[in-house]
Amino acid sequence: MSVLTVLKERGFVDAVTHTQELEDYLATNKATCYIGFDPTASSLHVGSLVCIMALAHMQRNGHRPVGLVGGGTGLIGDPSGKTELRQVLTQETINENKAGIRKQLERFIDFSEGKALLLDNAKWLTKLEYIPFLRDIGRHFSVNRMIKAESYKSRMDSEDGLTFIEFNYMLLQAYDFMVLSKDHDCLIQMGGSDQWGNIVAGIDLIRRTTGRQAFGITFPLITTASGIKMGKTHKGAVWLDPERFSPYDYYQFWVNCDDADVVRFLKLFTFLDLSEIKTVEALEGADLNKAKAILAYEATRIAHGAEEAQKALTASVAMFGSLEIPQSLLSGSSIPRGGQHTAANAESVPSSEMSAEQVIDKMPVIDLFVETGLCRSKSDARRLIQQGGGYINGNRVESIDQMVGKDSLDGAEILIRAGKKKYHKIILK
RNA sequence: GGUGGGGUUCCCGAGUGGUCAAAGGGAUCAGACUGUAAAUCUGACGGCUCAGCCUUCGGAGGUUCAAAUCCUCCCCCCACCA
Repeated sequence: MSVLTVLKERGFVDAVTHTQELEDYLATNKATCYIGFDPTASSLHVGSLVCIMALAHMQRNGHRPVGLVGGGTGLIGDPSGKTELRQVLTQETINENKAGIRKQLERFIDFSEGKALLLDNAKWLTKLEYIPFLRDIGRHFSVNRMIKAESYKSRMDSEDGLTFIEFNYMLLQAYDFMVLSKDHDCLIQMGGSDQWGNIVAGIDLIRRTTGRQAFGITFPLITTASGIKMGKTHKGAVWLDPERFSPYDYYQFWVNCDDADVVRFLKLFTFLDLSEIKTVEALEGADLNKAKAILAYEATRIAHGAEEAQKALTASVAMFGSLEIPQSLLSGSSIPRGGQHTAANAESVPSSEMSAEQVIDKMPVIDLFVETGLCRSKSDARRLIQQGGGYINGNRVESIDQMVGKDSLDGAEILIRAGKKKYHKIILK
C-alpha cells in the first residue's frame, strides 16, 4: 500500500496536485518530502501534529521527510502581524527555537544517518539579492494569478489588508521548494490546506526553472467536533514541550476530546491499525471512554515516551477512577490492560512544595488556590469557592475565609481541586 | 500629502457628561445533569483588606462638583482621493 493511500485512509489528505503521477513517483522512488514549520516559538503544539504525523508516515513507508524551519521568513516578520505569528525574530531566538523544534520532531521522526533532515531556509533566503531575485524568480509570477489565491483574496477583502511583505511570502516559499528540489531532490511539499496556493506556486516555479514535475499534498484543517480549531485548553495552546505542557495535561487533553472525534483522532494521531480503529466506531456511551484512554495513552507515548504515558495514565486513574480496558480493544496499543494499573499513586499530578509552618493555620484557602496557579487571582479563587468549585482532599470548601487547617492534611500532602478536572498536589515539608 | 471614519474590559461590539466596572454576543470558568463527552439549564466573568474601596474605555494634558463621553496635542488603524 502506498503512503498516499495510507494518508488518505487515515484522513490526512485534503487535496493532492497530481494524484496518479504522484502515486507512480512514490511507487518507484525513495521520495523526499518537506513541510515548513514556523520558528516563532521554541515548541511546536498540537496544531502542527498533523504535519508531524504525516512526515512520520512518510518515513515509515520508506521515504525521506524534511522539516524546514522558516528562519529566513522569521527574520522578516510582518508589520501587520496581529496574528502573533510573523513577529520579527533575531537569529539567536530562531536558533534556539530550531533546537527545540528538532528535539520534538526527533520523537516522531528518525533523523539518524540522513533518514530525515531539518533545514533552515535562512541559509538561502538571507543570501538573496533583490535584482537577481526579481529577474530570475519574480518574472515567473503573475500578480493576477497570485491575488486569486484564496489566502490573499480574503485578505484583500478584509479591512486589515495585505502587506507587501506578506504578499511576498508566496514567492519565498516557492523559492524554498525550488531550492530543496535542486539541493535535496525534494519534489513533494505538504502542508495545511491554507498552504495550497504557496505549494502550487512552488510546483509551477520548479517546472518553469528546471522542467521537473513536483507534487503537493495538503491536509484538512483539523477542528474539533464543536468546530473549534483544535489545541486550545484552559492552559492555552497544547505544546509538545513537556516543560510547557506536562505529559499529564497532554494526556488529559486527549482524554477530554469529544466523542465524535475519537475515531478521527485515533487515525490521525496514533499509529494503530486502521482495522482495529474501525471497531471503535461501534462503541457508544461510556465504552467510548476506553477508546479515549487508549487515544490519550498512545498520543502521550508518541510525544513523550512510554514512561511518561504510563505515569499520566496512573495519575488519571487515581483522580478519575480506573476503567477496564479489554484485551481485544485496539490490541496494537501497549496500554496496560486489566486491573494492573489501579494501584495508583498520582505521581504526575501537578504538584508543588510548601513549608508546613507557612501553611497550616496561617494561610487562607483562597491563597492556596492562587499560589498553586489553579486560580489566577484572589477574586477568581473567591468566585470558585462561592460557586462551590473549590475542594481540599475531596471536601468542598464551604467558606471563602476558611483557613488551611490540620484537618486539610492527608499525610504530608494536600490535594486541592478547582472544578471537576483541575488538580494540584501540595507536598508539605 | 489631502479628506473622512475609527481606536471601549480576552475577542466582536453598544455606549456621547452623572443611574458605567460599562448593554448584547462569543470565548472562558463554576454548579446541576452525565461517561473526565456533547447538548441543555443556572450562575459568574478587572482587582482588593469585597454589602466598601481602588484601577480601567489608544497616550499625555485640560474643562467640570462629576468624563469612556467635552476641549487641546500626540500615537496608531481604516476608507476614498492624490
